Amino acid sequence: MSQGAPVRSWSRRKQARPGEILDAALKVFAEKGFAAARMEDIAARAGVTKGTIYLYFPGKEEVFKTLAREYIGGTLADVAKKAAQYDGSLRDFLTVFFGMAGAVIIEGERTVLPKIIIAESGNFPELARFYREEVIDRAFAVMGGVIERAMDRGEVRRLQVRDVVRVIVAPLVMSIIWRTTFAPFDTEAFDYKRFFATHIEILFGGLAPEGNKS
Amino acid sequence: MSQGAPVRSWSRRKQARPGEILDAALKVFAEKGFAAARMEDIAARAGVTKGTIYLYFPGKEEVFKTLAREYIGGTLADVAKKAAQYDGSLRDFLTVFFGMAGAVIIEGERTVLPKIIIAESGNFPELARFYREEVIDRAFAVMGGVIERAMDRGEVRRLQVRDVVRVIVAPLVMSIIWRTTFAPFDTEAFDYKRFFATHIEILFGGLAPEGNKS
Amino acid sequence: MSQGAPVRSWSRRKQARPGEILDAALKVFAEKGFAAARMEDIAARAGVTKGTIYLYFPGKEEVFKTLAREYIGGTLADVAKKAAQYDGSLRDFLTVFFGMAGAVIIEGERTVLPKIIIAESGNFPELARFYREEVIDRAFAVMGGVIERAMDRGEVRRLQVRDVVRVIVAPLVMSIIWRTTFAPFDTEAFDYKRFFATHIEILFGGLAPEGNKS
Amino acid sequence: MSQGAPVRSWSRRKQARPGEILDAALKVFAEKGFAAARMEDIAARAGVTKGTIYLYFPGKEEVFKTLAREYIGGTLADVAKKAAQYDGSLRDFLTVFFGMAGAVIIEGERTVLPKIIIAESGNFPELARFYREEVIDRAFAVMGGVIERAMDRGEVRRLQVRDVVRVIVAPLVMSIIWRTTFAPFDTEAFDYKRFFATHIEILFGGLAPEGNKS
DNA sequence: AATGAATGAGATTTCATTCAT
DNA sequence: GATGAATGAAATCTCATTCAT
Repeated sequence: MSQGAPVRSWSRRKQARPGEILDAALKVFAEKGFAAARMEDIAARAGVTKGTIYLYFPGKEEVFKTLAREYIGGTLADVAKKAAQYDGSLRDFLTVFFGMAGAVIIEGERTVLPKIIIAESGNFPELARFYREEVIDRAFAVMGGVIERAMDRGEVRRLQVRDVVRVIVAPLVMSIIWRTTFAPFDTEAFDYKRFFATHIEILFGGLAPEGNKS
Repeated sequence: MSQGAPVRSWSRRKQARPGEILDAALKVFAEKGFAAARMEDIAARAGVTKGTIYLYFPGKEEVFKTLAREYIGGTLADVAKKAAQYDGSLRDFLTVFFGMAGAVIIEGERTVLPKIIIAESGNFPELARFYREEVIDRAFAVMGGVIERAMDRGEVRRLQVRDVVRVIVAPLVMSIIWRTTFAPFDTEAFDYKRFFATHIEILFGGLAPEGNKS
Repeated sequence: MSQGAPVRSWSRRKQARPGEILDAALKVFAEKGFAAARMEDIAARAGVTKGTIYLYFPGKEEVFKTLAREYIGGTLADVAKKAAQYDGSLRDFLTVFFGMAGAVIIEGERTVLPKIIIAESGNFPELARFYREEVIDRAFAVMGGVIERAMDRGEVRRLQVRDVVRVIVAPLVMSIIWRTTFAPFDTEAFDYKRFFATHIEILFGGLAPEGNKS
Repeated sequence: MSQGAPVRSWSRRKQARPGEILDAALKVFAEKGFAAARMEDIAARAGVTKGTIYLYFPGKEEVFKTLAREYIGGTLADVAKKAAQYDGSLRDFLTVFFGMAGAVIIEGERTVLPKIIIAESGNFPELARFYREEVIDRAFAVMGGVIERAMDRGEVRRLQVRDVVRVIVAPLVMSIIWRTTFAPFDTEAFDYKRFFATHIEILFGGLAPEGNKS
């Protein structure tokens, strides 16, 4: 504080505020949806008052949109880059992939965004489109590339790549929904890691017992 | 009321009204969510005026809850009963099951309810619980029974039943989400039937090429 | 009620409402200006509640604009038509004209509109322009025509018509301002009629005593 | 100020601040009215920030009132003194008077105050009263004195002095209104000097052609 | 002396709900 | 049974004012 930089303390605060507000908004929107979320709730959770939000955002809708846009880039770009360069086996790739995904879901903070997009797609179609194009289509393309290389390599058999991607990803989607919607009513904690392990097991071995492949 | 009195035609109308309102409400809630749905929208879509809704329901919340409760029983009970008695092969069962599911998704009318539950689980946790207990847990139990019998029969290998159910069901959940959220932005129509076929193929054969089972 | 016309009473009310609201708004806007006028004030004066205004107008600004547009046409069109056809002496014309104007000012209801336009010209320049073009320019043109004919006839001497119109009209403008701004503080009522008579006397006789014309 | 003491520049600045703020406020109030004028606008135009205004004035209302009171004294007192002592002809007096008035109107800076008073008379009746008593009544009294002496002298004929004052002043009032409200929409600049010349001409000669005095 | 981030009272606007017709 | 004009609580948003820096 008393070091060289003559940064006044409210100046540091000003830098941090938008982020604090977005963090608070993420939670409130995830909980109530866009329409039922009150600016006052968001403010309170961010530790400020209504008015303060308007110093940083022109209105509720822009808070929401900023949130949806902002929270995407970070996580995804890195993953995509690594995946695109990956050249090990598909099974190893998926093991690592679902390992990371499981951690994210268990932690639970960031999984609310997809839920928000799903819930508000009717009210903000442009956001759904944005998410679809910037996140989903890209992720599917990267995953599709990994699979295609596995097919070329002979690691897995040739099937419609588009469908295979979805079959692989579906349990992840389902887990996100589960976590944000039904998990609160679980009597015993659901074991996402074991679930993903079973998924991979079935993916690569099928359900049929050894030697009985249909 | 239950007497022999001659039923006049507007009386039949009266009987039909609540259903018409619920049909309208389903669409509006699916599109906008609970909070953003206006009673006037629902009324307009049902071909009546705002006031009329209050003749049949005490308020917006009750319309929503009735909707959520009402639309569940019908479809499911029958399916569950048939499934419980089913004793053919799992593969045949799933083929029929996903055939029906595909038809429902393509038609698209009834798939909005899960979306509503997901979107509003924060505002109506009791509904999410109800749906979870009455629909999901039951459906999972029925499906689990079918699988367990297949395991007993030696048709499929022994794995955690709970996880297997979810792996099987996940593409269905994903398709429902897709249909209600992202399908409007599809450049070419997504082929749900082929997707489900690929899913079953992978389930029973795995991804690995013949003879390479890991 | 039981007469021929099946007009339900709230139906009659609905017809009358917009007018009642505009009447109320005229008074409140004249008193407080646009920004300081509260929708609740307008509603209260119209004998309704805030919400009702929004059944008839999309918002405060539209109430204001409707008011400004609506209240103009009626009075002016008739006067203009008569004036354009008038072919008596200018002096008689002005005597009648200021007689009517005096009555309007004393009554005081309609003089608030010009004041509103003046006060809000900064916030609603498009209204000031509208008023200028539709009211003032037209009125000046009509008056200019009457004067020109009087010059042609030799009743009055040739001077810049544009300026003469303004000299003639100025005391009227001043009276309107006076009435809406300073009259409340008059210790004795100002006699607009005598003022206008003096004005006409000076117009036609000049200030100089008989025989001393400069 | 005119002393020998070395005046540091920020000290001079401090003295100047209230004046700079009032200058800025005058323009903003004239443009938007009291209620719609934002402290931030005034601050920005004065080249300071909101907070600074509160170092010199207790609040918005006081800025407004100070403005209204302050800007009156200066100009008027001098004029009044000169006019009271004036003993030339009325015509010469008015020629000089309107010459100065024309310059003030064309320059346009100071004419906004009357407009402000008119616009806000409803919200600040005490200001309207103050203006009426301190400015208008005094000005009318001075002008009335000049006219009365002209009547005594036989320069002009005997008419109600009160009305004559208003007839004389009306074109000035009108020009002030015009300038602040409608002039922005002029296609060609209005010539206030010629207008005033025509006014004086009519005042002293009447409208009637030579020898036809009615 | 000056700043500008933060506050919160108060305005506009929306819409579920009521009720006279 | 149905209507739709009217209500008023509750939300969003604005901006005069405060105060730590």
